[in-house]
Amino acid sequence: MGRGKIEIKRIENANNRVVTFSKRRNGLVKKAKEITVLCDAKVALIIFASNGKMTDYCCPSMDLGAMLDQYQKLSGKKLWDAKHENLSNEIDRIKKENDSLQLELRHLKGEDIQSLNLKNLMAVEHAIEHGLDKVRDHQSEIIMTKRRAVSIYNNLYCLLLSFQDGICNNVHHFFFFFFFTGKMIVEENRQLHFQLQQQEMAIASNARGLMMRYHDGQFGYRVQPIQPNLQEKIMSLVID
Amino acid sequence: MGRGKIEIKRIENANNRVVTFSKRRNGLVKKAKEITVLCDAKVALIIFASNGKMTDYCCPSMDLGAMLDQYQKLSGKKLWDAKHENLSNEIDRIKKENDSLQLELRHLKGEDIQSLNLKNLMAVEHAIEHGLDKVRDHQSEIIMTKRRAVSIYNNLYCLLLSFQDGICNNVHHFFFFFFFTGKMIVEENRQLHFQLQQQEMAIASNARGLMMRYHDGQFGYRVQPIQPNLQEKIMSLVID
DNA sequence: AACTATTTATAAGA
DNA sequence: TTCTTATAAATAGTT
Repeated sequence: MGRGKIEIKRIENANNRVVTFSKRRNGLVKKAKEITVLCDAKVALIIFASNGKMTDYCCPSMDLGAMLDQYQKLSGKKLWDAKHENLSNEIDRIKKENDSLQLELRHLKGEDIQSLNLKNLMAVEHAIEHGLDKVRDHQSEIIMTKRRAVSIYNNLYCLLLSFQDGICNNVHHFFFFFFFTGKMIVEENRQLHFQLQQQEMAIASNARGLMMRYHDGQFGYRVQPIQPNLQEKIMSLVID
Repeated sequence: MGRGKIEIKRIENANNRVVTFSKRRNGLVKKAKEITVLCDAKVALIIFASNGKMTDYCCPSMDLGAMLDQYQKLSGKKLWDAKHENLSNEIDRIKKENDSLQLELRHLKGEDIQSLNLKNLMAVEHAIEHGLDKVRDHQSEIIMTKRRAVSIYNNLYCLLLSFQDGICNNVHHFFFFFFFTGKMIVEENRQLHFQLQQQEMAIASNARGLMMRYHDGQFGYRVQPIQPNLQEKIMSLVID
C-alpha cells in the first residue's frame, strides 16, 4: 500500500523508519479504536518507539488494570502475581511466627496450657522460674543502686553536720569536697527524686510484690544515718 | 475498504459483527507485527472479543511484564503497585506486632529488662507469678488425675486378690464388676501407660522441677495398696 | 506536512 | 469459517 511494495524487515534508513513508524502507529491506534467501536471488542495497546517514546490506547469500557487481570486469568501467565506471591508468602511466614510467639506467650502466662503434657508443662515452668529469678535480680539491683545513692547523701549530710558541729573545722577541706562533688550530687539528686517518685507510684498501684519481699527481708533497706535522729532530715534532702 | 463504505459505529447484525471482528483482529495483529519489524518498535496488544475470547501479541524483544513496568514508569499510572503497597504495609504492621510480642516474651523470660523501671518490672513480675501459679495448678491437676486412675487399679487389683483369697466368694458379684469395668479399664490402662512413659522421659530430661516439688510434698503421691506388699505388683499391672 | 500512485485491508456476497 | 472480489483505506516514496 504505497508507491511501491516493501518487504517486512527493518527499515535501514533511519529517517524513513521514523516517518513510517509515525504513520503506522497512527494507523494501528485508529484500527484499534475502530474494532472497539464496530465489534464491541476490548483492546489495550502499548507502543514504544525505538527512541523510547510511548503511545497507548485502551478501550473506554475497561481500564488497563482490569484488562491485565483478565489477561492473567485467561492466559495463566503471571505479570505481577509473582511479586505478589513473594510478599504473600512473607506475610504467611510472619503470621505463623506471630502465632507461635503468641502461643509461647500464652503458655508463659499460664493460658492455653490444657493441651500441654507434663514434660512440656515442666519446661514452661522452668522458663517462667528462670524469668522470675532474673526479674527479681534486676529489681534488687535497682533497689541496691538506690540504697547506695542514699548512702552518698547520708555521708555528705554527715560531713555537713560535722562541719556545723565544729568536728571538721578545716574550711578548705570542706569546700574542696563540697564543690567537687556537689555538682554531680545535685544532678543525681534530681534523678533519684524522679525514680523514687516512680517507685512510690508503683508501690501504690501494685503494692503486693514489693511488700511481700520487703517482709521477707529480701530487698528491704533503710537509710542508716550515722546520727540516728537525722533520718527524716536526710530523706527530705533526698526527695526535695 | 470493502465493497461499501461503513460508518464507524457498532455493527448491529451480530453475525457481521463477529466476522468483521475476526478479520479486523487479524489485520490489527498483522499491523502490530509489521511495525515491530519495520520500525524497531515495541508493541503489546491485548484484544478481547465480546464473547470473552482473548488474543494477544507482544513484540519478541520485550516481555509483557517489562513492557508494563516501562508503561508505569512513563505514564506514572499504577497498575499493580497499589496492591503491592497494601501488602507491604500489611507486612510492616505484622512485623511491628511481632516485635512487640517478642519484647513481651523476652521480658517474661527475664531478658532485655535493663530498660524497665521498677513499676514495669513489678508488672512483669506479677504476670510471671500469675503464669507460674496457673502452670503449677495444671501440673497438680494432671498428677491428681493420675493418682485417681492408679486408685482404680488398686481397687480392682484388691478385688481380684480378695477373690483369690476366698474373701469374696460370690463369683457372680466378681464377674459383674470385672466385665462391666474391665473394658474401660483396659483402655485407661493403655493411656496411663503412655502418660507415665512421657512423665518418665520428662523427669529424666528435666528432673529438677518435679523433684523439688516431690520433696516439698506439694504434688508427691504414692500408690497406697490395701495390702502393703502388693505395691510392686500393682505398679507392674498399671505399667504393663 | 501534503500529495498520490500503489498496495493492502476488508465488506459483502457466495 | 473461508474464498472471492469490488472497493475503501493505508501508506511508501516523492515533493
